Amino acid sequence: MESKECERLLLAHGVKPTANRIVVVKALAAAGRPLSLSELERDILSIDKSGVFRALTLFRDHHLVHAIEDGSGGTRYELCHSHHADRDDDQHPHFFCRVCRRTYCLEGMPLPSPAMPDGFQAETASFLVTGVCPECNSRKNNMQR
Amino acid sequence: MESKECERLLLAHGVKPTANRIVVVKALAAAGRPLSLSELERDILSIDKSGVFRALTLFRDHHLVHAIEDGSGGTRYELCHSHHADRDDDQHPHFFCRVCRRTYCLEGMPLPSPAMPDGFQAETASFLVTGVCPECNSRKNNMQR
DNA sequence: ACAACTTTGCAACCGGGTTGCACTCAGATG
DNA sequence: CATCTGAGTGCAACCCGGTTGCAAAGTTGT
Repeated sequence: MESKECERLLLAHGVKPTANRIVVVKALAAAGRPLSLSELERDILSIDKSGVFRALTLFRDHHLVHAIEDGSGGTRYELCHSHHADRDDDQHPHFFCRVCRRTYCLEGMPLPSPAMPDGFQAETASFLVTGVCPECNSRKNNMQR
Repeated sequence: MESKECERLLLAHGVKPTANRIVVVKALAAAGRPLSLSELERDILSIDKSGVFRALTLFRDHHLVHAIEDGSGGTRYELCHSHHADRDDDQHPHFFCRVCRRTYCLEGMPLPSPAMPDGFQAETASFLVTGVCPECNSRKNNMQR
């Protein structure tokens, strides 16, 4: 994503587009999949850990990214694809590969929303499938041969 | 749960029933809902944190408990209700109350298992709904009146 | 009773996440 | 343009859940 484009995205969510924030958004967009704080630290060597963290929390408050748990105790951040700046309407399931420890978005798949038992008031839901991703699967198959 | 019963449960899963382990199982059974390590520490003052932790990891290896993420970065442990000692066949959705920060099991509800995109090999899945539990809901309503 | 192995408590460690503080910088104001 | 002010930032320190090394204590078999 272009810097200009990132800037526009930030403004659309009511976030002042500083140099650092643009870099963080660009890194998230470039990855195309949810990244952990430490992955971002590794990718963006120009910004301190706390800077990345503060950008992410700010983004989260402004519904520009959402945070998901990756199934192994860590948290990952991904750009919202929502076009509503005030709501998370692009919830989708995720897939965590236990081999390469990457997280994928299963965009096509709808998030199931079963009926709740009496009194339970649902607000958000997360659906995480764990297994082996196509890449690691084929690598494994190659090794067997 | 009786001590004797806990002991039998441990044996059924191939775990030597030491005094500590029985206490941990009993605490989990008494709670009836997934507990965090720190909740267990609080409940069981007779055992050191590391002791509880080692019991839990051992249990997990023997499919006596499973670990779930609670939606806020923490991990919780619950007794498997499975009757197969070698498999997790009692997967069910969970509900995390953002007010009292407790985790509930939605036993009645089946875990959705949608078809995976090509190449993704699913092994386990977790489904977590976040919101407000019946208890906190009625408390809130009372305050409004 | 002894040796060999397991379990446990303690203390230290680790890494992700978070915060306090002082410095820097951009924009507003005179 | 000089100055003031608040937002943004880097650094270092901190917090806390989780994890490990190690030596003491307990268990088991002979």
